[in-house]
Amino acid sequence: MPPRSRHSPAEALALDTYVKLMRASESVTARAHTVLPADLTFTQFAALEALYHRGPLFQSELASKLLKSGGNLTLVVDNLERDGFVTRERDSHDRRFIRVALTTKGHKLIATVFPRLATSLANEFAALTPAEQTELARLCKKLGLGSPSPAAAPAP
Amino acid sequence: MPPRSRHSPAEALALDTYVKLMRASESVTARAHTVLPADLTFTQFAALEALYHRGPLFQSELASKLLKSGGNLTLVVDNLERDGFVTRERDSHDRRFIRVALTTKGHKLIATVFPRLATSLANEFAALTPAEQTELARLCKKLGLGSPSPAAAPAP
DNA sequence: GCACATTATTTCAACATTGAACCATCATGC
DNA sequence: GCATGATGGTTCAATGTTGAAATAATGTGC
Repeated sequence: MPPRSRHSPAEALALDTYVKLMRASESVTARAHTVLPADLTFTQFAALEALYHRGPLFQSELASKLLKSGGNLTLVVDNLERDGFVTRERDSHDRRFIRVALTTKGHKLIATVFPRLATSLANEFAALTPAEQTELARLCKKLGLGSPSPAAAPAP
Repeated sequence: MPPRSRHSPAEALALDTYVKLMRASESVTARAHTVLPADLTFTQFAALEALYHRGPLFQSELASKLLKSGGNLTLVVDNLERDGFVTRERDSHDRRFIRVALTTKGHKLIATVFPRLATSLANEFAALTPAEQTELARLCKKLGLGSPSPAAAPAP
C-alpha cells in the first residue's frame, strides 16, 4: 500500500511549490551553464564573477558571498591559483587574512565569459514576460528572507 | 576602474531575477534541511523519498528522478545499502537492471522524517500567501520548461 | 608580558557530483 | 549461433562540499 498523502493543505501547497522552485533553479542553471567553458566549474565562475564585480576580496568574504564554507574556498582558490586566474596575497596589517585578486588572465576570462552567461540567462528568462520576471523576483526575495515564524526563531 | 554594467535591460532583469531565484532555493533548502537527521544527506533523503512515494525503482529510474548521473547513484545507493536503508536486487528478466527497494528500517526512517520536512517547508512558505505560492509555482513551472527560443534549440 | 578567547585559514575524512572508460547483459541482423 | 551495437551499472579521476580538528595570528584582560 502506497502511503496516502496525509498533509495539510498548507503542506501540500508548500511541497508542490518547493519542487517546482527547485526544478526551475536546477534546470535554468544547467541550461545556462552550457555556455561556460567546459573546464570552468560553476563555483569557479561564481568566484571569478565576484572578484570581477567587486574587486579583490578576502577568502572569508568570498566564502560568505558564495554561501560556501571556508574549507571549500581554500580548495576553490587553490585550483584557480594553480590555473593562473587569481593570486593570493597576505594582508600586511593582519596576516591572518588572505586577499584574492584576479590576474590579467583571470580578468580576461571572466570579461569574456560573463556577458555570454548574461545573454544565456536573458534567453532562459524570456520564457516569462518582464512583469512576470519582476513578480518572480519579488516572491523569491520575500521567500529567501524567511518567515518570522516562531518555529524558525533560534533561542535568544 | 570597475567594469560598468553593459547589459541590455532584458539581461539586467534576468540576472537580478536569477540571483534571487538561486538565493531563495538555496536558503529555503538550507533552513528546511535542518530538521533532517544530521547523518542523512539531502541526496540520500531524496532517494528514500522517491522510493517511499513510488515504490521500488531501478537505479536508472532513480537517477533520472533525482536529475543525477548514473555513477553518482551507484555511490548513493552503496551508502544507503551499507546503512541498511535499501536493498539491491537484480531483475530476473533483464539482469542488467537493479531494483532498489526500501528495507523496513528505511521505510520507518522516511515515514518519520518526511512529515517533519513537510511541516518545515510549510513553515518556510508561510512567508508567502497561498495565492503567492500558487503564482510562484506557476512561474517556476513555466520557467523550468524552458523557452522555445531558437538559441536553445539543439541541432536536429 | 602572559594566559585566553577570537578569527582566518588549512587540513582531513566523508560524501556528492560529473564525465569518461569499462564491463556485463541483452537485442538485432546476418 | 555470432558479430554488432545498445543499455544498465560500476569504476576512476577530478572537483565540490561540509564540518570538525588543527594552525597561525590577533586582540583582551590581568
